[in-house]
Amino acid sequence: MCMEPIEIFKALSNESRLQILHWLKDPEKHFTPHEGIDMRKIGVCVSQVTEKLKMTQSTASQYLAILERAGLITTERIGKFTYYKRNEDTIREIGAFFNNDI
Amino acid sequence: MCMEPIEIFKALSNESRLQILHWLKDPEKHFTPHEGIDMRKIGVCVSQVTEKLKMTQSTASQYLAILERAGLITTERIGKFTYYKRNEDTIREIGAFFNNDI
DNA sequence: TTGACATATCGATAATTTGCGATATTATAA
DNA sequence: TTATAATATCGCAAATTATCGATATGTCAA
Repeated sequence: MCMEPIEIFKALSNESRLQILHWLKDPEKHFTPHEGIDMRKIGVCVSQVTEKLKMTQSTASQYLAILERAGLITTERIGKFTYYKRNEDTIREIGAFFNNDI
Repeated sequence: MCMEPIEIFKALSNESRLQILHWLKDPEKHFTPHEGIDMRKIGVCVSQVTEKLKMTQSTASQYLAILERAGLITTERIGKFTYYKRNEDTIREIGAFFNNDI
């Protein structure tokens, strides 16, 4: 799983990315349904995040990529949409890292 | 207590500052004694950190200041020395924040 | 195939961070 | 007081990050 604490902390050092991560915790509460997809299982797509962020599609896509490279979210392509959801395993690991190693 | 997650994550987004925080967890293991000070209770001074970091005094002082502003360490001046030690309360809080809010 | 979307990537500029040397400040000892 | 040691702060150049618009790529429907 090889998490990179520095990369993770950098990913978390941005208000918008923290927001995204928070929204994804309870997606049904923060996003409108989309294509009959189960947000809890599959995630939400870039457009949904873009709209909620009120930033450009380019920025949203990049932020999601940063969170993904840090291991905080995972991605799945379905048709022309790319869905992202939290990676609770990594998030738990960081919690443990924080409690034990920091 | 008003911790600022973003500022905390920024402070942690740097290898040297993570090191400092780690060294301070068990200071007796990482620093040589200094002026008969109890490192566990009082902390370690800027010179000790500077030497171990192998960076300039200027940089060490600034990094300690960043960690302090983030609430991760506290400072105490004794004579001409400034001692820094971990702020376990804040660190625990962040752990909890991480587990509950992220 | 072509058109229309969804997403990713490129290139740019502004803002922030890194780490340094130089200098200012503070505290002590002579 | 003055010299000196410890620390803080300032100003800088280089590196990185934020965010955008433009464009490329991928996917489906007609």
